[in-house]
Amino acid sequence: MPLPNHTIFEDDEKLDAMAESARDATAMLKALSHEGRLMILCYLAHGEKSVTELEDILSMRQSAVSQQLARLRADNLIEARRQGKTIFYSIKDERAHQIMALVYELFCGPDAAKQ
Amino acid sequence: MPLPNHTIFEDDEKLDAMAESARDATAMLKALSHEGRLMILCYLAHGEKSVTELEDILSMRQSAVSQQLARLRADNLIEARRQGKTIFYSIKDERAHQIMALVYELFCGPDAAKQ
DNA sequence: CCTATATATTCATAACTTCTGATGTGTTAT
DNA sequence: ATAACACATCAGAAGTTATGAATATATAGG
Repeated sequence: MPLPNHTIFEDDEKLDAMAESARDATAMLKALSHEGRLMILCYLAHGEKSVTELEDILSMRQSAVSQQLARLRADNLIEARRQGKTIFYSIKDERAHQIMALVYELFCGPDAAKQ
Repeated sequence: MPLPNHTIFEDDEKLDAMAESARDATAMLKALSHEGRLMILCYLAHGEKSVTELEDILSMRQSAVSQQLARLRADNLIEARRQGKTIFYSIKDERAHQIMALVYELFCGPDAAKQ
């Protein structure tokens, strides 16, 4: 599945496309570039979780979890569903989902090479 | 190629692996989370480039480019080769390469959905 | 209405990043 | 030896992001 280096992009014109999209792409990457947020998304990838659940699992303070969720919400990566007093979050952005799956494969998978 | 949401991770035990690797993973993601660095890597994905070339292409000041290269070097994502006065950089970390390829596909590819 | 619980927001502060301009280092040519 | 070039590093200012404590809102139950 890993492609040989020289065929990742098909031709040089595509670099322009990247330049145009670099802002969006880095916005997404920044959202994932935080240990807490990455773990939150990792758990949400398994299905809905409430704030309290995340709080417990990650042993983060309530306000910290809520703040990171607010950030991910602002970036449109997750969505909230209220049920009574508790609010359940889930992943909404398929791109985030795919990047996480790759990151998981590369850093936690069977041949997660520490290069 | 995109997997359905619920099969991205095979079982819950793997979450622990993620927790352990989250630090490494976020380090890598942070390295990519910068418009300039992402573009540098994008160009390097096509083959070696000198500092001056990058400077021109990206219209960044020399010291800024050099500093970002130093950072990527410190993170072991790229390597340098001197030839006379000029230094050529290239990508060294296959994981970075793969993440960039996916990011490219998601944000610049044919069906780069703006969700 | 009052209380408890779950979550969100605000604010101040601390910590980190990135940029610029200046200076330093290594290499080539004269 | 010196000048010119390519690149690296430093020091500080400016901007950004994270964190904790306190406070606010929303809901459910008595």
